[in-house]
Amino acid sequence: MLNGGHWVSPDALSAVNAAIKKTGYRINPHARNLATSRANSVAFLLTESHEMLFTDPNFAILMRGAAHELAKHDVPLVLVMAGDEAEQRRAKQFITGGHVDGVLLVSSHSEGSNFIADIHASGVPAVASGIPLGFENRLGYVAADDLNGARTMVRYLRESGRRRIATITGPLDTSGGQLRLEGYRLEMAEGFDDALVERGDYSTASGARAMRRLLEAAPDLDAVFAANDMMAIGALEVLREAGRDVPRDVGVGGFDDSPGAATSVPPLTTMRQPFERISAEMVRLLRQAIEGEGAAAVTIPTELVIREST
Amino acid sequence: MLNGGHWVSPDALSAVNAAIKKTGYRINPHARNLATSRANSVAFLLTESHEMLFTDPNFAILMRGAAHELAKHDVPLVLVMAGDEAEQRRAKQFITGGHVDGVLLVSSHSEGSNFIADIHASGVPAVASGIPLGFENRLGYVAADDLNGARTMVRYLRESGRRRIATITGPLDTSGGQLRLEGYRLEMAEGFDDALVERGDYSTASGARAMRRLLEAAPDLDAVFAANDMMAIGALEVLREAGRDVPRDVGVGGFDDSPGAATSVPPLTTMRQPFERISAEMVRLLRQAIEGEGAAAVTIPTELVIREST
DNA sequence: CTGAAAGCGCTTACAG
DNA sequence: CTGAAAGCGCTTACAG
Repeated sequence: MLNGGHWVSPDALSAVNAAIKKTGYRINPHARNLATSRANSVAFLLTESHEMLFTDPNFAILMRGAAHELAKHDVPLVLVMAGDEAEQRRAKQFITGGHVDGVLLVSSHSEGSNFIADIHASGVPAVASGIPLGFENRLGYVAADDLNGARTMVRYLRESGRRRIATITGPLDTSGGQLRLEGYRLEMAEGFDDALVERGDYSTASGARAMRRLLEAAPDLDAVFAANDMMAIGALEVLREAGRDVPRDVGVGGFDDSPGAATSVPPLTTMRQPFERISAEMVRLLRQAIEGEGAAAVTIPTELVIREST
Repeated sequence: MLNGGHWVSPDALSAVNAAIKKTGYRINPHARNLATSRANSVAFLLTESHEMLFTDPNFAILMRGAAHELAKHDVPLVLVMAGDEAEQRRAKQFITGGHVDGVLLVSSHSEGSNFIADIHASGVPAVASGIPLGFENRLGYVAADDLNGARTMVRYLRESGRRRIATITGPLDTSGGQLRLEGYRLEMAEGFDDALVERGDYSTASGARAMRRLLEAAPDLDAVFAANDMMAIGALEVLREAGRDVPRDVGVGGFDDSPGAATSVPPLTTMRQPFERISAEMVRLLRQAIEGEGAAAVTIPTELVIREST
């Protein structure tokens, strides 16, 4: 009856509920877990440098969204860090040890791919955020449409009259980094010029460094598309120091629409990633996977948000 | 024997270990939890606005530190968000329902005090980060020495020749906000002037707004002590717009030594909070509390980090 | 010291 | 449909 039962008279039901309330009866989760051999929890597995966790708000946003979505089903989120070798070993033990029913894989870099392979091989259901390079056919994932997002931004810059559009890429061992560059390349077509491309790693500092190199290599640039907002904000700083007015001299576009984008100086034009939907979809796919359904990939469009940097 | 046993011959031990390895034996955590009536996990309870979670790196740093420290003891961290009423109800059910052995309480505001009271009344061991206003005598906690940290900063500003030192306070319903203001007040002594005090809420935007008000109310100020780095960075922005050179015209000091402090323009002088130690101490106290020891309070000194904003 | 048995509190297949 | 019993895989108190 505690499970809902089939049909119980309203009186009986309320009597039981009252009794439950009165005696403060609570189900013992450990007994239930043992009987059902379910952990009733899910891991949020971060295989990312710890630095980025503090700096890049995306991780926290994703975590928050996942926790919120799971809470609806009374499933707690267990945080598992796997930033280095030792942590990865521990994390593997933990995850394959029956402590959780599934894994939300939040890693962008492909360096951890042995680790991901192990997780996958263990048979524990997993869903990745972003395309898990090397596992795109085996692992379910939810990704923003990075390619078309980048194209939209570059097209917008060109349509607002920019001609020499540079780009600061993300790390190229991530699908996001690769696809945003690919979108830029496709949209630039014959306007593409190696001097207009500098690599970053998604950090603000790397954006600033890349911007300096771009001003060296292509002083005639009149726009920059940074593969995320943090790098765009680093670029903004360098442009100001260099005396280039944004947006008059140089238009700057970012990616993510992270919390800092609206309050940067000037506020940043960017591609909004629908993080709420991404985390909700990840949870949905993972729950399906736990119920035995196969992997699936979901791609979610991004949206151009025009502010004052372009 | 799996528990270590008393004395087993090395041969027998290695034989068993080999067998364990070979058959891939793993203890079933649910059976163990049921038998011992321990959850073997700990909650990281965030009763903070979700906005701050993404924006303020302190939460992520604390979480990371706690997860890292707990991992040493093979105790996973369960993330529990309790930002609004509904989440708090759910969180209470979860925490008092035996899902975790203890709680790391990461809330600064005292608004959630009913909630904290319930948690405390339920008897689940808990340790707070920062002094839990209204519960300082009942709950264990680990706090930075906010009062003396603030005094150190203000004294330093004065000793470098600043005379009209303003402050941007944190939220005054938090112990950190209160104590950093109190430290400022004590150190200013007769130099204290209401016109030099503006309230913020730890966000960058609130720091910027407070700075604007300060420039109105006390245009002769020559230094600002912001109660955290994010507000200091907001102040930096406003000072630049107002044409006040930092540090020549105005010295700016922050608090936290958060990731953004070293890369702000100019890099920020600040009081370093030893977050690693704070999270490690929280875990230590909580583990003790779980073993039945009483509450304890730990205060950890902060350290002046001089950069280019003063 | 050792080993068999009871017990933790659920779920579920099964006898009635 | 209902209710008693077995079983989940550990830990631990207890008999030997």
